[in-house]
Parts: sequence; C-alpha cells; structure tokens
Amino acid sequence: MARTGVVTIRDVARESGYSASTVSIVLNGAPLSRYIPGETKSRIETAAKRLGYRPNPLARSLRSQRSNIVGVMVFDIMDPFCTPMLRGLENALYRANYLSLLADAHNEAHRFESYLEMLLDRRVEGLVVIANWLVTDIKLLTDLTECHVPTIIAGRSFENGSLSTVSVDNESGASTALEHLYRLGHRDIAFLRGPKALASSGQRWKGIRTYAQKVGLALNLKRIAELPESLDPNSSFEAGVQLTMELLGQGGGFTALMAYDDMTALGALRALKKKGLRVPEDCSVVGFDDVAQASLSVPSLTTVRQPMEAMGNMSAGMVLEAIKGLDQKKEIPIVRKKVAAELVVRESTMELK
Amino acid sequence: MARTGVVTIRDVARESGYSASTVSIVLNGAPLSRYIPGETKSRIETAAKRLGYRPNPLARSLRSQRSNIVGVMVFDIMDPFCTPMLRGLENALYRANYLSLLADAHNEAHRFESYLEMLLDRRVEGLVVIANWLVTDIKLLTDLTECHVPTIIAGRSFENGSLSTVSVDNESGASTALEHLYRLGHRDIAFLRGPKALASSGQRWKGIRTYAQKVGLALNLKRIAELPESLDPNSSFEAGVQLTMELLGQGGGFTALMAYDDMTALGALRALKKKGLRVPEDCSVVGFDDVAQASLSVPSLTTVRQPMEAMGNMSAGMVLEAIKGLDQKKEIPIVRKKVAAELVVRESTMELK
DNA sequence: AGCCGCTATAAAATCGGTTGACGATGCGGC
DNA sequence: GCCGCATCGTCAACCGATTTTATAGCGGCT
Repeated sequence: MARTGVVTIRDVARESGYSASTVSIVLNGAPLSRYIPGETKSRIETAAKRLGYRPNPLARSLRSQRSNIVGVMVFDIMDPFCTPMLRGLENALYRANYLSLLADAHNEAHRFESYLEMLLDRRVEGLVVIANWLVTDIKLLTDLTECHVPTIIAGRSFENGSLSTVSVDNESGASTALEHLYRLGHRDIAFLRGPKALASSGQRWKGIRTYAQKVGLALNLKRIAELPESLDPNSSFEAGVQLTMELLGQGGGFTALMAYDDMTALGALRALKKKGLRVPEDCSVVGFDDVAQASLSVPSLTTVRQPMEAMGNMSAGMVLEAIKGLDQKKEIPIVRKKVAAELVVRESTMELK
Repeated sequence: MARTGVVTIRDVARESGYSASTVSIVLNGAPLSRYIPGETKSRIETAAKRLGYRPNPLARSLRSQRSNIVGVMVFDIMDPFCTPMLRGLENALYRANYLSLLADAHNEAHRFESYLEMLLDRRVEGLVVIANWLVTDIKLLTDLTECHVPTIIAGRSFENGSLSTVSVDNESGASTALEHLYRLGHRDIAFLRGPKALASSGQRWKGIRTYAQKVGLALNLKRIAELPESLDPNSSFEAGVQLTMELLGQGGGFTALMAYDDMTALGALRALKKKGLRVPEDCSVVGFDDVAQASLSVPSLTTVRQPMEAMGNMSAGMVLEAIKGLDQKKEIPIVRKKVAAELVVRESTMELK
C-alpha cells in the first residue's frame, strides 16, 4: 500500500537479513531457489510484504530485455472501427499482464514512422497496428517486416507481404448482405461502392458480383456509385449523402441500397429522408461493419457485423503468441486470420411488397 | 535506420575515440558540454549518426527517474465521450515527446486499482484519468491524491477534494439548451433528467431550473422523467427510448424534449418516431455532449457541445505543466478548469408554429 | 587426507545510460 | 616558482534489478 519513498530490493535484503541476490532469487522463484530452505524463503517474503516491495519494472526490463509492453498503433483513433478493437486488444493484454503504449498516427505517414521509432526505442515486445480501410500506404506496413518485433496488422489483409494479419472476410460478408436483400425480394438494388484503391472495397465488391452471378441478378451500372478516396473516416458519411442524392436524381426507383460501410449507409439514410423516401418501406438500406452508430439510428441499420472486439482480442493473442515463440527461439509463422462477418438484421430492411 | 543489433553509447564512444561519459555529455548538451570544443562535438555526433545510435529510454529512465510517459486511465473506452478526449490528449502529449500508457478500467473499481498500481510501477510521470459521468465511486479518485504523481481528472468536477480537474460547464450549458428551446417558442417542454447520483446531472438540472425561473417558465412534474443509474453508457439510449415512451403515454402534448445527453436524445428520437411523431415538426429534441453520433442521426441532433478534444488537450497541458513544476520543486497548484459548452443547432429543433 | 557433490548464500558482473568528482594541461598573474 | 583558473575529458559510482560465478560448510567415498 505504502507508495511512499519507494522500496528497493536492497531494503528488503536489509530487512530480511539476506543479500539482494538471494531476495531476487527467492521472489522470482529462479532455478537456484531450489536450494533455499523454506524458512529463508518465508522470511524474505514476509519482509517484502511488510515493506510493500514492488520491483521496479524499468530496472527489470533493462536487465532482462523484456518490457511487458506492446505498442498499439492506431491509424486514426476517431474511426469508430477502432474503439471496440482497442477494447478487445486491451482486455487480452491486461489478462496477460501486458500494458499498451498507445500511438495515434492521425493517418499521417511521417507520424506513423516517428511513433514507430519511439515505440521500438521503448523496447516494446510486440506491435499491433490497427489499420482502418483508409490506409493505402502499404509500404509503411510492409516496412514493418524489417523491425525485429512481432507485428500484427488488424483490420486489413495483404495477399503478399510477410506480415501476420487479422481481418474480416469481406467477400463473404458482402455476399451475405446482398443475399439478405435478394431474399427479401429486392431485384433493383443500388450500390455505393468503396473507393477502388482500397483492398476491402475490391473484396466486398467481389462478394457482391459472385452472389449476383450465382442468382442471376443483373448489376445495373446506372445504379452503382463509387466513393471518392479520402483520409477522413467521417467523410464517407458526407459522400454517402451526396452519392445517394445523385442516384436518386437519376430517376431513382431502386428498392434497396447497399452501402460500402455503415457511415456511408447512414449518409444514405439521410439523403433518402431528405428526398421524402421512407426507410425501409420505400427503400431498404444495408451497411457494413456494425459500428456503434448503426444500432442507434432511426431506423436502426441492418448491417454486416465485423466482430471488432473479437478481432482485437485475437490480435492480442497472436502477438503474445509470437512473443512467446520468439522467446523460445521458435520460428514464428506468418498467420493470416480471416474472421467471419455476421448479418445483423435491424429495421432498415424489409420484404419487398 | 539500422535497427539491427542495437548500438549502445559505448559503441559510439569506441567509434569516436572518446569515452562514454563524453558522448553522453555531448549528445545531451549537458552543462559540462560548455567546455567541449566544437571539433569534438561534431566528431561524436558524426559517429553517433553513422552508427544510428538511439539511446535506450529504459536505461535513461532508470538513471534519471524520468520516463517520459504519462498514464492515461479511461473509465470506459466504449463511451463515445472518450475518443475525442483521447485524440486531444494524445496529440498534446506527442508534441511534448511523451508517450501514453493506456489503461481501460471497464468501469470496475478493482481493475482501476490494479491498473493504477501497474502505471505507478512503471514510473509514469503523470496521470490523466478520463472519468465519464458514470463514475460514482468518488473514493477511487480522491485516493489518487495520495500517490505522488501529478494527476488530472478529465470529464468531471469535484467541489471538494484536492484534485485538478477539467470539466465542462454543465450548468450554463443546460441553460443555453433550454434558452434555445424557449426562444423557439416552446413552453411545454419535457425533460429526461440524468440519474440523481451523478454530479453532472445535478449541475445540468440546476442550469435548467435557473433559466426556467429567470423567464418564468413552469416545470411540470408530469413532464419530467429520470434516468435510472447504470454502468453501461449505451444503456442511456435504451432508457431514453423507454422514458420517452412513458412520457408520451401520459398524454404527451409537449412540443419539445430536452434530454440529459445525446445518447438519451437519440433514444428519444427513436421513441418519437415509433409513436408517429415527426422531429422537429411535432416535437423538437435537444441533447447534450455532441458525441460523434449526434451529427449523423436523422434528423441530426441539436445539442450542446462539450469541446472534448480541447478538453483532452487541456488535460495534457495541465499534467505536463505539473510535471515541469514538480521538476523545479515548485508548489503545484490545484486547478479546476471549467470549459464552456457551445450550442450546436442542427435539424432536431425548430420554431414552434 | 583429498576430493566430490550437495546445500545455502553472497559477491560481482551486467543491462545502458547519466553525473559528480577529479586529473591533466596550459596560461596569466603575483 | 607557485597559485589559480579555464579547458577538455575520463573514472567511477549509480539507478534497481537479474544472473553467473564464487565461497563455504558438510557428508561421504576412496
């Protein structure tokens, strides 16, 4: 309890009448402690407890070259995608007795690099990068291979590259969303595609094409709009409003709209309302991600859920695993986890009448 | 660049032909470097650069007792209130070359304490606690006085207690919100009060009473509902739905509704819609906080904005200031900053016709 | 007696940097 | 010739642990 005046191992040594070495050996249960009689052990432990001794992690880290810290680099903490991820991550790290050094790159490459150096300087044992879909600068990430610290990229995938990743199965998720609309009877469906430059955008689109082909649904080019590239996660809301307006301007008439992500879908909700269309009666809307906002909107948003907290958890597990592996000089395999997305049906979609 | 094989100060010493002490003195511009000729300095600097030397912060911290890290304790990272705060905080810390150790207490007292110990063990130089309005366990916070680390509480205030705080001016914010409704012509206004146990709840209510009294507006008890206490930040959405339903059930007829916070207001939006009332045509709604969701809803929410990013920034500034003060053995004053809330008019309120 | 092996503990080296005390050299002044 | 002072550096201690190596006593075996 007493956090006053900092108790060192030498204080415990003096108090117990043994040397600092012995104290260390006993308190850590080091191999040598095998020879130390219980009597001595308990005397030392009592002394340590009495003084409220807590070993200084700095000193310990310096010696052992282990910091019990992982770096958590977030590309943009304002992205609603990040928060549940951080929750899952932090929770798993906490259980493993690791702390997280948080770095927010603000979507800026130089800031990313500068933080990266700081984190490596601090001897983080591992690194988790929460890369939202906005990140196009792949080089930044692939460079990570070179630093000799176990690294996990969460939130996006790479086909090539030698990095472990955790990401959602965008393709089948998008298929599922479209299937949902199709089963509700929708045939004339508008799409707000993600920016071409993004990997996830291509994957989701592929899922759409695959399902459309499977059921013989025609994708009408006039019903497809593409989001512009941008670095601001909230911009996709504005873009969603804008593009939906345009689609409606070109005659409208579609009975459902599938958006690249929830932010875009929320934008679409606004645009539809502005044009006097009711959701879902006049037009069903489906999003992707299931960010916190999705369940709060009116109407609440049907969407495809990325299990973000679980993904955070998983990332932590993987990085801890890699750290353990490194410790035992084992080969660290590159793992590319794909987690399944899950359809969440809410109020914004309904059967076509 | 070369992050291989870790270069120590001794390597630089060897390479430059000087001793480790001299290298340290030169590279840190220590007082003693006054006597060291430019020639020597540049030789050492060149050597350091050539080898890619980066001092080990662990070793440095151990010696100098300064970690260049502040602990950031969040009560609940899922609270939308936290994210912008973290952004502001992190940004200011980054500029001051500090890193943040992130801890998420999950609203659990024992987790808070356990993290606190970990952070103090790590010799964080300062502590910022982001306490959302849900925190009722004041003891946890007031206990912080005893640890000898500069601490700032962001997000709530204490009248008594010896802690520095940064919080929004709830009272005048609530007045402003009510004034907005009043000026729009609303006289029959419903209120969703916050839980009595919360300080901010009382403050906001006081602002409401004050303004009502000033303009001679009667507060009808049948128009007032109170949120239950709860630890889940999202529960206030559900409570908002629920209580609004009840108010509407008791005859309804009010022309505006003022909610404790945005989450509650968003809940109210849903309830009103469900009852077939249009916002703002049939009923204006105003929230408090301006969380990210507020601008995305349909209709977008008129609310009173807490400048959360600025508050984060300010907290960082204060904790850094306190750290500097401690360094110079100056007395550290207790500061209680109140920042002004700002009315943000969006679509959910309109003039009474 | 000499040596081995076991037990129980301590001394010393180490991690990588910082810092106060001191040494050496050269020059001006008394 | 000696003192004092300014320059330019180095030595060694130190931060607080961990870990390797050393020491010492003791019993048993040859």
